[in-house]
Amino acid sequence: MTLEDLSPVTPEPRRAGRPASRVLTRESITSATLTLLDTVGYEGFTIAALARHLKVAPSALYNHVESKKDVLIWVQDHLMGRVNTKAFEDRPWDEAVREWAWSYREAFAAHAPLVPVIAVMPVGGAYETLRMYEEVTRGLLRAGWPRERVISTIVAVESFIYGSAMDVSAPTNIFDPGALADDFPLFTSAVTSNSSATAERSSADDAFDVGLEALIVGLRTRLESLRSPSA
Amino acid sequence: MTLEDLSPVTPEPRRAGRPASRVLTRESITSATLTLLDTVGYEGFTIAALARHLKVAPSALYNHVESKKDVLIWVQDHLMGRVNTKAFEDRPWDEAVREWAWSYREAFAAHAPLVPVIAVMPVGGAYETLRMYEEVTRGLLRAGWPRERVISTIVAVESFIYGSAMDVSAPTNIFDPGALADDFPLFTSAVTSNSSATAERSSADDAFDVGLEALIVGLRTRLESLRSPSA
DNA sequence: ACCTGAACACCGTTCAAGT
DNA sequence: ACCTGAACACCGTTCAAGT
Repeated sequence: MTLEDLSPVTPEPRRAGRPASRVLTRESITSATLTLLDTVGYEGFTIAALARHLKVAPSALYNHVESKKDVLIWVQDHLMGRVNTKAFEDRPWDEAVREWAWSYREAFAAHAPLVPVIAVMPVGGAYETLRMYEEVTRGLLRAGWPRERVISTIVAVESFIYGSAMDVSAPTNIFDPGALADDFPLFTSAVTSNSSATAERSSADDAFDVGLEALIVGLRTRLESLRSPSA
Repeated sequence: MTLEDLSPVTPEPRRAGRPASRVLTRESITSATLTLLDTVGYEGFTIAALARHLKVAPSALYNHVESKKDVLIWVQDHLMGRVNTKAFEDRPWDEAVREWAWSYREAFAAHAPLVPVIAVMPVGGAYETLRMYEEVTRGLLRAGWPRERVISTIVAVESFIYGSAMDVSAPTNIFDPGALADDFPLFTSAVTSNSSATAERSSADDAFDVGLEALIVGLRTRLESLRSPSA
């Protein structure tokens, strides 16, 4: 018995050729990516690092995805599963939109670099994404929204959510005018007042609340006028 | 006289060492980047390509910027100069917000990949950006918005604008459910109805209009309640 | 101070070879 | 079908040398 047998710090490396059972699946790749992103963030997310995490050669991943972007699409659809649509089942539509929007922003606040990807990604084949849209649509229709106005309403609120999700990861002092403060006095004093006004909650949460409530009020007005075209 | 003298297709390459007069400036780099982006897009925007455009070696750029990102920050601040804030000078605040928001989205619609950069970039030192915020702040204050509520109002509308700017570059058929259509019938029929409803203008313009008008209605309500705290 | 040219570390991706 | 390992084209960035 050799010393190596007692202390196998590095397990047997897999030899070339098709393994007896598949090593990678969509689930294992997605899950490893989430762990990796949590550890090293989006700038540290490389195919090499992901492969190391999964204990395979980098090229092995290309039997499952066509490009690195495909991995991000899987992650994105997975995160859509965390978006809460259940209030659309039995609550008033405005209350449901509020719950949906907060959970949607929450799901992607830690994944801001994904937002530009989601925003332009076709939903075809993305199961969780489509399931989410189906529930929102169901709720809006039940509340009396005209079928042909549902998509523009969803996109409007979604655009606000995407922008807000990116705003969450902005630095706290993003609006500090620095050396140019004297040139822009009104803005500078507004920034100072804002900091004291939002001492308790985060500034991003405050802006999200303001915008979401305004959107809901405005959409309520719109729904009323759509239902009584006489006005 | 040789043939080369008659047909100098490739001009004298600059030899190493500091040139008599500076070759690169912030303006020339920004301008060349805009041209380049217009030609090859963001995925074709590389330091090598930019250097080729400016007829310098790639390393020459690093005498002027610390990283590629710095170039994008220059472009971003430049584009802020295209945002129209003049209605804040003499028009009602809601009308001014409308004009501002449309021009803001327009300025960045062709630069969607810049949006995630702007959203988290500190404004300190960005002159055009600060100037824009100063004008918006001035208009909101003049209309009676409380100083400590100005920033959250701006951020709320801006988040919507950022999300909408990304939405502009989404493919037209982004919501096509594809093979999964039968599993999500309500959403599928909403998508179909939307296409016919927005036949004239683009679907993105329609959603932007819906969201912006809703936001303005909601913010108007908010301003009224802020000014009469009795209610 | 501000350019060139060579070099570096790393990246996503391809592909032949293997089972 | 699905791994490994070697190779490729390209990328942003650094740095010594030059004026």
